[in-house]
Amino acid sequence: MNKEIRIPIQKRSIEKRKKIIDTASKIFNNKGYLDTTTAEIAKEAGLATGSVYAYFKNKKDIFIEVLQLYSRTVYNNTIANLNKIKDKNDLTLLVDTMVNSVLENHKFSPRFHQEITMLACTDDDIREYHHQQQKIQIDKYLEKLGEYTLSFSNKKEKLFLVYSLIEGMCHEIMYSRDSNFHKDTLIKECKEIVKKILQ
Amino acid sequence: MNKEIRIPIQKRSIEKRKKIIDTASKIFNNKGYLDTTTAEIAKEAGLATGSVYAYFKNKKDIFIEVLQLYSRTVYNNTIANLNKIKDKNDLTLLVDTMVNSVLENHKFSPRFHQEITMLACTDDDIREYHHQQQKIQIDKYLEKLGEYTLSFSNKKEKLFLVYSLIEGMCHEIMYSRDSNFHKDTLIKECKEIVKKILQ
Amino acid sequence: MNKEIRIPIQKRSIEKRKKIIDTASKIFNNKGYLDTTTAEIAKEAGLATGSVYAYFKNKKDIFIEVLQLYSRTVYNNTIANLNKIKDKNDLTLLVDTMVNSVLENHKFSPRFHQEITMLACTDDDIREYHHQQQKIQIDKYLEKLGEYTLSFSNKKEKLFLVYSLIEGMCHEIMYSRDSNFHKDTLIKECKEIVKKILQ
Amino acid sequence: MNKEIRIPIQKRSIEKRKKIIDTASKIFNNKGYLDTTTAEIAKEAGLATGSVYAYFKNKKDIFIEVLQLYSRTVYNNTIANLNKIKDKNDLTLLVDTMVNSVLENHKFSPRFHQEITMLACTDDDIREYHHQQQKIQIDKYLEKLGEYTLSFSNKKEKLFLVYSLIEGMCHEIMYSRDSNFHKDTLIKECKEIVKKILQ
DNA sequence: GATGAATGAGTCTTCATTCAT
DNA sequence: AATGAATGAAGACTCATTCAT
Repeated sequence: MNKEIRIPIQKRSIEKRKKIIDTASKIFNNKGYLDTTTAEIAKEAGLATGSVYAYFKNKKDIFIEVLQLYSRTVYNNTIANLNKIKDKNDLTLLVDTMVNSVLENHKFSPRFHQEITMLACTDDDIREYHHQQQKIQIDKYLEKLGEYTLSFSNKKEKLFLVYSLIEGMCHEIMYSRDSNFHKDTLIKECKEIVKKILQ
Repeated sequence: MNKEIRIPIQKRSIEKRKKIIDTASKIFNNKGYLDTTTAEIAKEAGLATGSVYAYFKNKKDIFIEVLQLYSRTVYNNTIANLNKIKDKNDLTLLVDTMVNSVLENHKFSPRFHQEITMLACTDDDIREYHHQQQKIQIDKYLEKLGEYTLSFSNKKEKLFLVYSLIEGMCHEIMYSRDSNFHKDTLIKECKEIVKKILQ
Repeated sequence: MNKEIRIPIQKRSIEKRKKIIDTASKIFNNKGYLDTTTAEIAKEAGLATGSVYAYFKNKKDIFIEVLQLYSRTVYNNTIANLNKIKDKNDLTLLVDTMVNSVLENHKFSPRFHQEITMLACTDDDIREYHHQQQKIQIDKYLEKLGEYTLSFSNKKEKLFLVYSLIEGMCHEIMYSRDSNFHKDTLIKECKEIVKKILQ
Repeated sequence: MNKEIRIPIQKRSIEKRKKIIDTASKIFNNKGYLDTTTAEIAKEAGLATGSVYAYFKNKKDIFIEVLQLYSRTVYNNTIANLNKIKDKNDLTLLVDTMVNSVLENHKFSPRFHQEITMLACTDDDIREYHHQQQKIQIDKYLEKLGEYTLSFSNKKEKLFLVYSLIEGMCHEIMYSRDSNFHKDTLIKECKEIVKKILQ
């Protein structure tokens, strides 16, 4: 018998599913995927161990849902921040907003990005999903940036590089206890580079 | 008795230690640290399970040695490539060499970089070691770049950003089966950016 | 998540916990603590290996529970036997009862006393627990003996010596296949000495 | 091929064997039999791991030799102490000497007695050996006490009880960190009892 | 629908003993 | 005789997943 995963339709069911995802998200962020047990998620979410398996096929499935939530949140935050900008000619403001958004997102979910990297490495499904999400997001950014009076070439690739650069910088700032580098300088120089790329 | 780790002096012993490290390196690269068992490493290296523990304190210790080997190899390759350059004014050649070196290193150990990231997240010793290695390497690069007629400011931080950028790009190129991006363009643009940074 | 040990409330759960303790008690008695594996206890108790760890933190924890059971049983048996005595002036009867009680207890758990000695030597928790139990029991005996018309001095210390003496004697009688001594004489003389001490 | 255990005849060989026993004795006393590895004994004795097996069949064999050494030493010390006594009518002095001897012996090898108890429990050979040793020693004490003007009956059994009592008392004094009892009182009362027994 | 007790495969690590050199 | 590297069996403990109630 192929186990049937409940597709929640009723309100209570949907809320429970959401609760599991939220709880898992919190715990994954604190302790990482591997050190989190399904029993722990269930308990924290106020469910029995087995009940989790009514909503999700397995532990990895929960992670993927959390990953979805994370991606959407990060995306929405960034877009929201970009939307606040009125002057579409102020490149400095644009770059500030981009970098600050990523920093903010990392603060919101300090450990999750590493967990994704790790699992994407081990697991084909997660790598696939993550890759696909990245594409969606970059495309959306492209669309957003279309509103700006920027005329750089190879937009897609450059945007990816910008994304990489900012991520790498934020990573160093967030996760290195005793960084070898001067944080403010790192941020400042990073912004300078991004500006040069987008010009 | 604090378990004594055999310090190999004789040729055969040194070779055996090396064999373990090489084997572990290979398997870690294929299946990742967590999915590799010590028994597997031992068997593949042609030893009994227990023998591995004569040369290494524990599984993590093996990883750290592989990490050392990896770091040294990467470093040596890059320096060797840089040393081939005669014209210290040719920035394009310099950047080409840097990027190609990293690409080459990733080919040599496709998965290892991610494993480091993952374990650095879980384990304090490995984070510490990795961080320290990074510092050493960046410092050496700084020294090397001193030979060049470059006069950019905030050298340390910029170099880190260059390193981040190239790493991120190589990562995408190496590990994405169906990349969303055009590889050659990615490389080309990356090089352009690095050039701008170092100018 | 600090592993949660199931605190059994329902009848079936309590019975299962009890079953583990009883089984462990039996096997420890036959083969000793060190030669008993948790898998063995589980199997004999009709459970999976992992299930034991739902009720107990670890192997030592099981031992401590068995130790508790043992202590209580020994204590209760002895008190029950003493309670049967009506004539509080009959010292001979009192001493007979004490000695016979200990002999009886040793028959109930032939090997356990030695296991305690051994583990108390290696493990701080067990030494601590055992010591504390001993104190409790001696205190209870003191209280019990208060009902008797005995007026010996240094009651606590003498009682310990009585306890030591009887234990040593029982040990020889129970565990020596070919004793060097005449058993009945040993018992008789032991009783005489105890009488002299308590007078 | 039945492995041949070397029977050391040459001086150097005998010395080496002795060295192993002495070393093992020391380490067993510090860390207990189970926590001592043969490699440790070998190294501390200045031999190769395998060489130990030229002199002893196995680890247990070493323990038995240490046990022999221990028994002889204890016996000799006690006899030596008893021999110092000139007045064969002074029962108090005799008892003092006996008790002090045992205390002294326990101080000399604090942990070893417990190790014997433990191993006698697990291992038939050791139990057998220990039992036989005990018989020999009690017989020797009997012989020694024959010099005294004591005329108590059931000498063998009483002597065993005396032995048991003193051992139990010493054990409490030596191995209980926070004894429930007053040490001097324990010793004093113990001596009183022994006197009563021997009278 | 929910529960949570039960499962049992899986993994690191130790160490007495052997044996090739 | 001596060495010390190699062996490999053994055991405590974890946790994702299942299923009887």
